[in-house]
Amino acid sequence: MSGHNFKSDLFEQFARIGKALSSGKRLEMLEFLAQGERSVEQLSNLTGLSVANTSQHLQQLRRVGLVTARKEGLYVHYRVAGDAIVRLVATLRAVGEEHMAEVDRLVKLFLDSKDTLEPVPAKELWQRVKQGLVTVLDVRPPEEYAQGHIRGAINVPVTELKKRLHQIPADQEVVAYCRGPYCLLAYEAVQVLRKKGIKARRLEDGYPEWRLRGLPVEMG
Amino acid sequence: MSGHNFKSDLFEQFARIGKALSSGKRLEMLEFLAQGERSVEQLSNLTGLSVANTSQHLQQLRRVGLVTARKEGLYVHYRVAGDAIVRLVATLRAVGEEHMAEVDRLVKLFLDSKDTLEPVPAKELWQRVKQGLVTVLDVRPPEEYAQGHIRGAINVPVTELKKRLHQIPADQEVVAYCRGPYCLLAYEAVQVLRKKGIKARRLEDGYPEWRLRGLPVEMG
DNA sequence: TCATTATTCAATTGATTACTTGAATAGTCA
DNA sequence: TGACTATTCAAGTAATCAATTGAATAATGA
Repeated sequence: MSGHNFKSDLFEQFARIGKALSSGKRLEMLEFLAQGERSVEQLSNLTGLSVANTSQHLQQLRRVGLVTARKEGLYVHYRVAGDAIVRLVATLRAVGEEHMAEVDRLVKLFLDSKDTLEPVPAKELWQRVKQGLVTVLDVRPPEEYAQGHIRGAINVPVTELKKRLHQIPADQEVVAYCRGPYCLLAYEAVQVLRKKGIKARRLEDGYPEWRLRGLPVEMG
Repeated sequence: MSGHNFKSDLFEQFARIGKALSSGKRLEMLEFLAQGERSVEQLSNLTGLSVANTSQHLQQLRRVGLVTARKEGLYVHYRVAGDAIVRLVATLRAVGEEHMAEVDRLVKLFLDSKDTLEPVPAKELWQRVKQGLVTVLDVRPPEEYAQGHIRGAINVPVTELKKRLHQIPADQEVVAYCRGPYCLLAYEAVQVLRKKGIKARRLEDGYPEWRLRGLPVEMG
């Protein structure tokens, strides 16, 4: 047993995953991909990176098995390779929130609202959905909604919210959600809704976390 | 709300943690620190790195809040900053096992024994400990045992196992454990014990994972 | 006080990294 | 077939990183 080499070889492998997670852009990509699959060009638009650069980042993620690619016609669709990866990124966020002063500073600076908007925990939301007490509002783009959303949620992208307010039942509370705890779409939606006099809160975190908890989802 | 900058700033912060995890040496250090606190010199010996280099790696971990330092006399003792970090590293390992072919190859190559040594799951072990059916053997160095071990475990470092076989009850099964799923000490211990005709298996993973599950531990 | 020890700092080396640019590949559609 | 498109590849630049070396700090004990 040349045990010492085994262990360091193995840890060197795990370190490759760390390296893949060592870029903010790649973490952003993983958040988008956690919503469903996306082509290189779509991700390039979402992240604001050049197509070539986006492609290279995706290949780094693919080399360590975090994402897989599927070619269909001209397009290559990338997706996260499994739930374990979404869980890993969530754990990374949790550690950052708990232990990095700079994260705390940023969150307090931008999401002071985090206090005032009273996020709804996932379990509480599902209780109230089952009782028909609440409208669940998915404010992500329709491509993401189509690939999976909270069961019973209606989709009104935040960009169209003002025009489509009539689609939202005015008689009960609305809970908005989007991609995750640091996606701002749900924050904006809540603000818009409240200005119109609709009682609104946001889900504590986003669709991927909901799904990971095993709560009910639906597609299409 | 200059939301776009907020999100990329935040993800850039999380990426710093990824970067801290992007070195095999640092992951190894975190595994050692998950057993309890250690001085720079001790870690330098354990990892085989120079003291200066060890110090710099530790500072990288500290800068992102993964470890904390405590000065006592001449020595600086480092420790992991919280359970969330141990959980993060465990999740990283899980993703590696699940998605990296190279990890699979290494594990199959070196731990073929993984099949033959029939690891005991933590819950099963605790059931049998409560019934007094099994001897739990901690084969880590005594400094680590002293800082926390499975309740009721006896400590015989694997290096002294052959000399101290008489301390191990011969009439019941022994379950050995060490630092974690890829620590080889428990494997060696099981081999030694079996050669002496003692029925032995190893715990599926190590002390930090046991503690994280909320199973009973004791110190001193 | 001085010698000793554990740790950190600073400067240097060579190796990676992110991103850009422009060309190459592979699939589609007329 | 040829024009077009999405993606990938290859080469180059500037920036960042790991590890080594030797000096600097800070705490101890004679």
